[in-house]
Amino acid sequence: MRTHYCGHLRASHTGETVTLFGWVDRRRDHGGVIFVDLRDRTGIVQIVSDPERTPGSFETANDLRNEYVVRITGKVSQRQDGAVNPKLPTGEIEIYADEIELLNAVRKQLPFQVSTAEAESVREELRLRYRYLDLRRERMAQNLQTRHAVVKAIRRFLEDAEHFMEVETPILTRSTPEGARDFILPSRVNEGEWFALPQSPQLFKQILMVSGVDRYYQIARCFRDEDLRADRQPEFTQLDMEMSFLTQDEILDLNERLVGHIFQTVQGIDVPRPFPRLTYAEAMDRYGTDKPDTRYGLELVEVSDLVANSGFKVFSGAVKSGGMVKVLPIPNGNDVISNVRIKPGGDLFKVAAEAGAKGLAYIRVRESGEIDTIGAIKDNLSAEQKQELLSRTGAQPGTLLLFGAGPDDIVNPTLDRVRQAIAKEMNLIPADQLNLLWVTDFPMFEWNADEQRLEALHHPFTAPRPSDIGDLKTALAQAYDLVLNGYEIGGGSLRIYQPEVQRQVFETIGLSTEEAQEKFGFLLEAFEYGTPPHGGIAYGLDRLVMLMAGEESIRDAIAFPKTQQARCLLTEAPSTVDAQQLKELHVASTYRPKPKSEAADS
RNA sequence: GGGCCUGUAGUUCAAUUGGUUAGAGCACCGCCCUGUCACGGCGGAAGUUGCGGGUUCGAAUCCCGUCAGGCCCGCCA
Repeated sequence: MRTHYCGHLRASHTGETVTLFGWVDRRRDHGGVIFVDLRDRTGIVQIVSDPERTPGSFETANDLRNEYVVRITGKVSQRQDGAVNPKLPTGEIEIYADEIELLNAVRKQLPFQVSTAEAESVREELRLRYRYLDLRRERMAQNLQTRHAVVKAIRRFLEDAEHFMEVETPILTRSTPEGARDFILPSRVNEGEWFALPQSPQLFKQILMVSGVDRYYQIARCFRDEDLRADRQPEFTQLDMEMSFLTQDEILDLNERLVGHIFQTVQGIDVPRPFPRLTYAEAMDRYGTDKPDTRYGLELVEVSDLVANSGFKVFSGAVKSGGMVKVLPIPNGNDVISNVRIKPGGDLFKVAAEAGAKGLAYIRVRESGEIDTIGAIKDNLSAEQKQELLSRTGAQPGTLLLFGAGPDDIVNPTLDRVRQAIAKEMNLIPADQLNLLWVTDFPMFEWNADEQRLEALHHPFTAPRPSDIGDLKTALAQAYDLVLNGYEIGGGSLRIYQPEVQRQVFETIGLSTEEAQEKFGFLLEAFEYGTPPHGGIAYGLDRLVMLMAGEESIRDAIAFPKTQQARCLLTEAPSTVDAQQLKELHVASTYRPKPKSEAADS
């Protein structure tokens, strides 16, 4: 029976006989004395075996290899002076192994080295295929631990301090329009009908408010059948919350205390409260994005009014056709960014082009305050305009001004990306800083050009500001996102709780009364029976853990993630199924393997 | 659906840019070593250079196709 975990042993245990279980992290064989680093999830402790002092274990110690599983019984003893290892928390002691029992050997060559001492980066394909070994490694073991600690802190705060109740909602539910593509499952019992996996528990949590649950939360699995990214998986976990009878400010305050509690408990970090707030309009204006990274400056400056009548057609034309001209001022940018990089073919040009821009105009501010740029700009700006440009952008000698000109929805994303690329390159991002901020007052809708209709920016249950109900098309929403260092980690809103308003919103996004009734009739009906004002929020748990663990991929915050092709390399899911299974489900596959290309043969 | 990057021993990388026998660290196997902690020493085994085709006297290297993994766009809160 285990008496201790490896990583918990200290000098205070000296003299005790302990029994440990774990994996051989490493073995150092000196011919006479053998050292074994024994590892379990808490850490490593050194085991000693030699023929004279521990004859009972020496033979087995000889046979041990990396990652063998063993039971060890022995006495904790203080290490000699000079033999102490300050790098290990257990480095002051070691265990003289009276007994070593080999519980299981490794029968195959390890696909990669597991040892904590090996920091070599292993191909991710291998890590995913042998995930159980990868999870033994220190980095991933720590990430799992961090994730656990975050969830635990959430539960303690919400349940113990704030009277929240966890309620599970169905995984088998119905397909809903709007939002992402659903994963669907055929119903065997109800032939011809389909379940969908939930994109989020949105509808259920609102119904729980109608049910009087008052404060709901759930660590909820969500599913969206869309293409993957470094921060997106087809199944992911949300901290999902919904509350009745609270104002937006009360909800934000509660969430600030929640987030503060998480950082305090998990990492011992005090995040200052209240969190700064930016309106959506302000965020777009100053950063060109609704999730700005505010750890560094490089704020955008709009100059549309200044250049609207200039002779430089790129600028004046952009403004005349309803667009804008904005500047990204880069202090000391002249030294860092050459013209070649801004012009076609250059890397910054590519960044801008990817966002849809045709190019980046620029002005360099020289020592005397002289401006250095292409003739077309220089010649078409008056001295006053130049002066105003410099003072408005705060330009100093050495400053590089990059211009975006065109439609708003090109200029903003372009300068946002360029801003991030430059901040990274110029090392302007303080690594250890945590900038949490709320972005509020989102528009209710945004125009979807493909479908030629308005679309809910957040989701169609978001409440408009009461003062904006008159004109829903341009209304602002009572919605809020929590942003951490440029990542959206949570978002929510006050919900519509009057069926009339809900119907109007459905109408605005082009959902007919009949369609709304068919898709969401159950919700609208529930709202007829006494619905409390309510609102909520959902956090991307994986993304939060990723950031707290200092990882750059969401996969490193998830025990068993999928590849970018949405495959699980461990289980080889998805897989084909028997024809019989399909038949029972009343499903036939239309898939036909592509014929092999014959070009190679002939 | 599209763009870019990567794929060489179990693994992490190298291979003088098309040149003859594809190397090294760690892991693995054998021998030696009683205080190491990334122990050390000696020796050994280990390769369809992802796969298929092409160009060439000659291909890990160049070309085409294909598969897998990654980053991104589209898509997605």
